[in-house]
Amino acid sequence: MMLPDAEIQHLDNIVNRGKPMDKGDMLFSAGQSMISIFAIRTGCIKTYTVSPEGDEQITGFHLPGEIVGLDAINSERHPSFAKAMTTSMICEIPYQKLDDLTAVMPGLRRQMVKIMSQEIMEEQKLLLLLNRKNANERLAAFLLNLSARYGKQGFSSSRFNLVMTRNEIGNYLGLALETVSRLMSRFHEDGLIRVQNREIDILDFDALYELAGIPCHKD
Amino acid sequence: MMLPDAEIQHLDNIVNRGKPMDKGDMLFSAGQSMISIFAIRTGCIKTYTVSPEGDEQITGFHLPGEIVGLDAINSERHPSFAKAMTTSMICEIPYQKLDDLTAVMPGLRRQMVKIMSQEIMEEQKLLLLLNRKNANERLAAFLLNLSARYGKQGFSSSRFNLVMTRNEIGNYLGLALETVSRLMSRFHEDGLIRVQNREIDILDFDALYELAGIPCHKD
DNA sequence: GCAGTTTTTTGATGCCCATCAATACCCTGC
DNA sequence: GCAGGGTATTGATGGGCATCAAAAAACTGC
Repeated sequence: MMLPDAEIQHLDNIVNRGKPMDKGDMLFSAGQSMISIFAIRTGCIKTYTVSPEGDEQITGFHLPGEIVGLDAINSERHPSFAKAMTTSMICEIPYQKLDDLTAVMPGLRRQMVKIMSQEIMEEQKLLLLLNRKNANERLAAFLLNLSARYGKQGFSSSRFNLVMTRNEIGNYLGLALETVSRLMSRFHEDGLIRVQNREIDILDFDALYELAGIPCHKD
Repeated sequence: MMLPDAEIQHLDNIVNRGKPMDKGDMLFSAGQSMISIFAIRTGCIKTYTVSPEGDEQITGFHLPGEIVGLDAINSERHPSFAKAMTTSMICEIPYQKLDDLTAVMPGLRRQMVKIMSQEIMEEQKLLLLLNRKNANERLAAFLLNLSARYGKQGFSSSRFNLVMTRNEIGNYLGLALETVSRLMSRFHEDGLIRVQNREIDILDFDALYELAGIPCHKD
């Protein structure tokens, strides 16, 4: 997932670095014409769509290193919303310039395509999660996914703070917020996690993996 | 969605045109290294993943004009399976050559990125469907989606044959096959559709749109 | 620290849809 | 035409989770 230094230098010249955002600020809204895509440097961004009836469906919680706005390239107009869930630092990448660069930077071009391919793959996994798994399994998989992503960033993968509410977790996973709350309590009672408010300690990874339907390596 | 003639000519030179496939033939399987992506010329392809427990989750039914295999670019290995549901004609597009071409063909490059962006968007819509809609709404949306896609290919959008079984529809929509069957019957009784086996006539588009949660234009 | 708001927890109830079961239908090959 | 397997329909039952409800806890700004 690395680019040659020279290519990074090029890229650095076009990104509008250091756009600080407060909690609640919008990166973009559905319907806006797409000027840039955005790379998250710090913080957390949620993306969501709004159904015809007006209720929101969260499509992702995005952590540093991830890119949002890729769904807008097709129509050149954003189909979704992106909102900062915490204070965040965002790199704005003008799409026109990025596209020009991909012509002369094969590494960047392949990287772009890979990132999009990965996003397609991730969404397929989410599809499987939502279609075939019950509430337990969904929440377990969700916690493990967060854990792994925090870990990849050098943070603790066993202890972290949820940036999202129970309601937002439920919305994302297709569960009622009460169900999420109940399951958190249950996982706590069962010794799988320690949860106090938004603070999560994962105590038994193996059991969680088991629950999530990813049999742990040792069995 | 069109390319300049010159670019099409280039593309034509690399595609392995006219690969006929019988019902049940595999285009690729999960785990295989990704050599090519595939454009569907005629027929119907289903893509699916297999969960750790071994049951399949259908991720899409693909009609002519669509491209499958894009989820493999990231890891250069297919994460999913693709199987012909009917006799089909498939264009095999060697990915290495395609990538080379995108360097010198800006139109092709943008087209590729657009196609991937669209796929991301489509999967987000599916996410919304599965998370927020009940069985009625899912099936209505499914039928309308098929209808629109057939229509776009010049076939009738109000009368078509399902290439997939009730079981496959249910698998895709996260419903039991019995639920799909019951709802088909219900829609029939209610005069929304006429269904005889795999043959579908859509009688009342407005009502279906209403059900699917897409308010029809006239209200 | 306190009032007001948002978020979370926990309980009670009920409905949607999965599951089980049995029959009917369709299709293919001989 | 008939046998056999796959597919579809329809009914009965139950469970998982949504929904409603209310209270507790946490956070906010002043």
